[in-house]
Amino acid sequence: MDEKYFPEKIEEKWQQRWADERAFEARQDDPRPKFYALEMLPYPSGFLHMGHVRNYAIGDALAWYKRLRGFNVLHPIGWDSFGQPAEQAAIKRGVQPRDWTEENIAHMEGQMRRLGISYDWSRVIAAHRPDYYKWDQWFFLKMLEMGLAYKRKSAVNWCPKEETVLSNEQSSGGVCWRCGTAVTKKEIEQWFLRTTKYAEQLVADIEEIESGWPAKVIKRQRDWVGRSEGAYIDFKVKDSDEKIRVFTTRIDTIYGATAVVIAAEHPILSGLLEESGLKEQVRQFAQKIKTARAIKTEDQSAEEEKLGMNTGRLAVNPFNGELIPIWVANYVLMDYGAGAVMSVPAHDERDFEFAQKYTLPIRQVIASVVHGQQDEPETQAPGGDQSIEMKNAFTEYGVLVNSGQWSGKLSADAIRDMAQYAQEKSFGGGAVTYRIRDWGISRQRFWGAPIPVVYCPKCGMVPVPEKDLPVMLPDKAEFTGTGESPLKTVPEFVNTTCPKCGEAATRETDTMDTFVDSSWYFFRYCDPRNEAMPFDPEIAAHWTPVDQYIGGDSHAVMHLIYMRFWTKVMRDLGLVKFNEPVKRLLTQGMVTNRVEGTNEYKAMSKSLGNGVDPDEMIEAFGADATRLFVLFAAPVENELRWSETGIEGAVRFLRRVWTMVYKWRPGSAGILPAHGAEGMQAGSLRSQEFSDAARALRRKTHQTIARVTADFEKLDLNTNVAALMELLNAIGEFNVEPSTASDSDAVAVREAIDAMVIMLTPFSPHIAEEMWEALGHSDGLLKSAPWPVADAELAQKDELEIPVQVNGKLRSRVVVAPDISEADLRELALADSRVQSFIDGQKVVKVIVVPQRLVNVVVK
RNA sequence: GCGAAAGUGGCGGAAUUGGCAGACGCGCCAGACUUAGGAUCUGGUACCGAAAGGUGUGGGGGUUCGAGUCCCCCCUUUCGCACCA
Repeated sequence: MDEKYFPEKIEEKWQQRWADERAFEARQDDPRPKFYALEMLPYPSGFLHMGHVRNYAIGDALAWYKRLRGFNVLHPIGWDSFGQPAEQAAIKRGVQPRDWTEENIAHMEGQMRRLGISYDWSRVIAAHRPDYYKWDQWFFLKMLEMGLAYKRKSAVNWCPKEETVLSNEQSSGGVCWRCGTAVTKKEIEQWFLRTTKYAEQLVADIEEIESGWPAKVIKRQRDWVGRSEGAYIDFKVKDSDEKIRVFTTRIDTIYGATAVVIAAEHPILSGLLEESGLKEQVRQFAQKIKTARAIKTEDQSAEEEKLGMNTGRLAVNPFNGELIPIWVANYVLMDYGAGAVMSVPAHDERDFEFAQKYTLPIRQVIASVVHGQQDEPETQAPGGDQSIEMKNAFTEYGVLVNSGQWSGKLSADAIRDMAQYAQEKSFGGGAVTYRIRDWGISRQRFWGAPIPVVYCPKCGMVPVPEKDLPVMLPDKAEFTGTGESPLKTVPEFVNTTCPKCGEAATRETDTMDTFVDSSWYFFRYCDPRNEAMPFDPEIAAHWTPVDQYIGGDSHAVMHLIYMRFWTKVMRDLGLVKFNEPVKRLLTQGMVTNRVEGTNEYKAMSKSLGNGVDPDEMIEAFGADATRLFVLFAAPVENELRWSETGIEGAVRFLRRVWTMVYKWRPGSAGILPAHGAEGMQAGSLRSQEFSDAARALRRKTHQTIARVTADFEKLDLNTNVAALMELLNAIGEFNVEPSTASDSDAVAVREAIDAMVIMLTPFSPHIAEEMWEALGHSDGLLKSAPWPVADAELAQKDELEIPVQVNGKLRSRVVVAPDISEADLRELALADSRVQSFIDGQKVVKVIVVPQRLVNVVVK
């Protein structure tokens, strides 16, 4: 250990040492309890950014903490290495996606090693390598067998800028998740995975993870699946055998239905129009809506104006036999519920707005039950079936009125009873719908896992047999940028023979969505070189589920839904035995920086020019300080504002720690007893043998251990760093020089410094290793050092300073023994001269004594 | 528009969950050491006030001996959803 701290001198040394000793490789046969710490699979863009650094700093702090607590830690890393940027690089710069990707991975691995993240480098996986995507294909075949993968022609979400198909999740909000371009529709044959089959489980199993996941992610998961309980009701079409099925959550409002409204895409429409006098007019109108929907406007935030048209046909309300008009409108969506609704203007805001615009009747059938009254000021009590004046739809539950035999029932009862009635009369019944759609995984792209099926003129679609996997991606293709799969341009790939009949056949040229790769990768880490299976179920059972997952909340819907879905499929395949793959999830906040010339902080980005290069930070301040700052500057889930002076503060702290350790280190100039030296262990000395100052230092040491240990469990890393800074300050305030220190003083310092160094390891491991070695622990790396144990007795104060309030205002303090009786504390507080001066001349009404905490004297 | 979360010094943030508001750090101020300092060290730093003391956790009300913390209303910000029947 040198006198001065130069990070560049020690960081490389320890990184080399860790690599040489393969220090962080997890072993299956390790008998200690396991802990699986996982950060989200990174895309190999070429450069690490500060968001990565934050992600890995958090994950590594936890991995180190658990390691020091005696867990057998699995902390792996890999690459989400399929995807569009590689192809774009190919188009723009003529490099091959594979070369571009491998170069990026090599560079980023170097950056990760320079950060000193304690990964198990023996388990690295990469999605673009055949030994990985082979298993994507294997899973696809299994899902095909299970009926979970299927092909259909469908209007897909299409990004016109990137010329690619997007999943629903990727086009959330009507814009491309990557480039923000407005998404349009396009009809093509697509492969889907039946996520809808697991809709109920994706909601119900949330219960198992709710306590370990952030509430906002849980909410978004629920919302995305969009479970909705209600009923189907069939409305007969007058003068026809056809029925229109509608879905409603408010069957109790059905007597208020004044129209049936269907989506423009509804298949029944053209049949209805055959008998309608308004045939052409309505047909054109419906076409207009469909076109408008396909070319969504830029401004997605503006609510579209409701447009509708009467088809001229009538439907029969099965509850009361009433004839109501059938309309087509743009506000009814084909892909939700039944693609048709009963319009109840009095009790639904959308229907209300629609009815007002087209002057449809508005009939109240639900009345408020507030205070036992049946009417609200703005909703007059109904009389007959006339339209009434309402300013707004009344959408709350209430009591049914004007609803025949159902009048007088409460909404909740009516919803149950009317659905049952509909079922008995076979025109409907209770039903549950979900908002989630099947997952479209076809991509017309080169750089993805080929979908392993073959099209034979004779046999049709034939799955590639398992033994022929992987279907290898060719080395090269032509990148035309047309939106057609580049694989179509590779005859050696396309032309094959039918696995069934041996005749000439062609391959599927679509590749899989890259979210497939990231849906199960963390199981592969458990058994990364398995050649017979994606992973051995027994090995995976040892490590999974993931104990702590860490990543950005941009993946709160897509990746986490897919991953949960995939796990359930794997469970049904017998590969895993649980429903949910991740016990605890942490969504870290963004890293932002000031935008040049403004006072605004925005996410670091190339276009804004406010990015910070991790390599430059490592060079200027060291990996340890960079990591420490990132963890100290803000709570992990908050936004992190970059600050150059803040990172300087981190270096300053590390330097002070270094100086302190150097000053007290054993050895030539050393004073401290070597670790464990005879008679020099804290435990061998009685507490009376320590000076007051030494006891105070030991108290701080043990309080800090307790605090840091507790905060690690909550992942409150910023307060942990603060606690270590306080401990350092306390060691500094211990006003004894090494040359004059008594044995007991040295023991107290030794204890404090050892604890500080170990607890610093999760934040700044290189400097910790260097200091640990200098402290005489030549017996090995910190990874096998024991986390210090807090001694509650030593952490206990000798005396307490109890604040005394008069009428809730702090007036004085009394110093007392911790075990003082309530009565004595009360007497002492009342006798205090400052307290006396404040209660002088007034009557003491009450004295509240909170043991060990506070006294409040109430006077009048 | 709907929904959720959050508002604490100049800044990032603490506060054992109803009990001393502002830990720790950044910044700033003063001093020391220095040829020098954008290095290092020491001290100070919520606001008003000379002090005694008073005020203070977005604003207003309430519960309580006691409120940053609990309840009600309002304001602001951030995020999510966007016709989901």
